[in-house]
Amino acid sequence: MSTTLTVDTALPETLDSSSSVYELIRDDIISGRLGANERLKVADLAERHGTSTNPVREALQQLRGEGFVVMTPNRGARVRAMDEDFIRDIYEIEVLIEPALTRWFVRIVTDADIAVLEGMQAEMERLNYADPVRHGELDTLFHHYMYDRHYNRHAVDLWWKHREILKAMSRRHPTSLARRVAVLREHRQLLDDIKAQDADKAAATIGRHVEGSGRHIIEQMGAARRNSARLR
Amino acid sequence: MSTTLTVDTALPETLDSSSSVYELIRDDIISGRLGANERLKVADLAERHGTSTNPVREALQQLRGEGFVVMTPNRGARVRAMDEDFIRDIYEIEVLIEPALTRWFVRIVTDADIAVLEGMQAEMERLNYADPVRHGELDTLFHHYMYDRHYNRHAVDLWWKHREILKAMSRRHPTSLARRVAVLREHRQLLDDIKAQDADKAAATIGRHVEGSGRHIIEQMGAARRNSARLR
DNA sequence: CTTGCAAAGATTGTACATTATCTGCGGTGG
DNA sequence: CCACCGCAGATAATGTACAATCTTTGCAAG
Repeated sequence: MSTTLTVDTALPETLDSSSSVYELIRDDIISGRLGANERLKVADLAERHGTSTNPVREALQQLRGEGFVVMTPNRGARVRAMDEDFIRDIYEIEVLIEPALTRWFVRIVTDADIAVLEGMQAEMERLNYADPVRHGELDTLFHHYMYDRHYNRHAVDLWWKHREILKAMSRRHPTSLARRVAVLREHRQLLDDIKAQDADKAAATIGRHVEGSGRHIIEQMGAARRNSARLR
Repeated sequence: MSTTLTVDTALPETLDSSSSVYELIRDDIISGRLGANERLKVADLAERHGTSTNPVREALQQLRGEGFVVMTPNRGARVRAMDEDFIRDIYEIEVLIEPALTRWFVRIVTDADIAVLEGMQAEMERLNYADPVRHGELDTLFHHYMYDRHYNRHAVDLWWKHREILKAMSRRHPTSLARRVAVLREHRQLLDDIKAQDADKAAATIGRHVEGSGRHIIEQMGAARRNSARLR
């Protein structure tokens, strides 16, 4: 048998069945159902989610703290615009953080870890680009597995928060086949670097990988924007 | 005349005269008046700040979003512990971000900018280590001036948020004379690198600078902790 | 000493009052 | 006649009071 390891590593589920108001609004924002700079009225949201105003107000405050919502005194809340600039900002930070996290992973990796990652990689390759959604899940899972045990929880949390935004973005702007091919190639390269215990090379590889993904999403966003402008 | 430029660049003031409940609680947390893991009861805080419970609840939610407060359902809010590990996490991220911000600054710097930075440096040197508080202010101002115009607002906001925490920490654990000497030397080195238009060298210098400051604060925190443990 | 239950205490949700901002209309001056 | 100012009504955010629900705590019984 080849490396046909079944991956059961669960990602931390952000929205359970009985989602809170906070999670619902947050999802509406990052999924784009609530457009950029859209006004968020507490009364509307309260009615929309079948609750009173207080839970909504608290949810908005939390979202403000996380940067998803912008509030001005006595003038209410608006959705933080998730435009190309914002995504570029996020990716530029990830290009700095992910190599550092990867560098550490190379130092503590075990044979068992490599087997797990190989398993994910094998499943992605077995998909043969047929299921983009599963492809994206496995991509996230691959990175998550490497970073999850890192001692710098603040950095990992930051990575995860960024990743959730980017996941939502790539759901709206699907990943091209060419990009998915590149992802596989880069993960394979990364695995080789890890097995060779070459932390510097692995860091450089993941840097290019993140940079490539970022560039791709931004290109997709730009294309979509120009297209919608043409139709207007 | 020598470089006796008066620095009037204002830092964004975080707490104005009529501070909101949010700012008051936030200050109590990062200044240490509210200890690590301390329970935050809405009724207490409301009475303490002469308001009703709702503003307090919303402030706590915002602080939760920013990571200063940890909340568990039906069990209320607690202060996020700002221990040595947390500070180390922050510094490790800054070691990644600040060099990137600096690299960009080197590319866009003008003669006027250099004059301003020289002015700050001159004032720090003129202080001759007499006024630690002003020294810290100028240190922050120096970095702030370099990063303020950067296009990546997300990165700059992150830097600033981290900086505010670190400022509060170094207020509790004063900066040693040796460290202040090192800061001056490193800033001077950085100015030289900038003037030489050597972005790589400037990035490396600021990396060492941030790393050194981080190490110093953590050492101070450890010393204080061991000292208080001895007295107990 | 452990277990269970009841009362106290705290969080979460609802209803309402207050205060500020936005909107549309009419009047006034150029 | 048109532009601008100001004022009232509407609309929405902010603050207060209170009810409902969950957790904790202390005491008594087994």
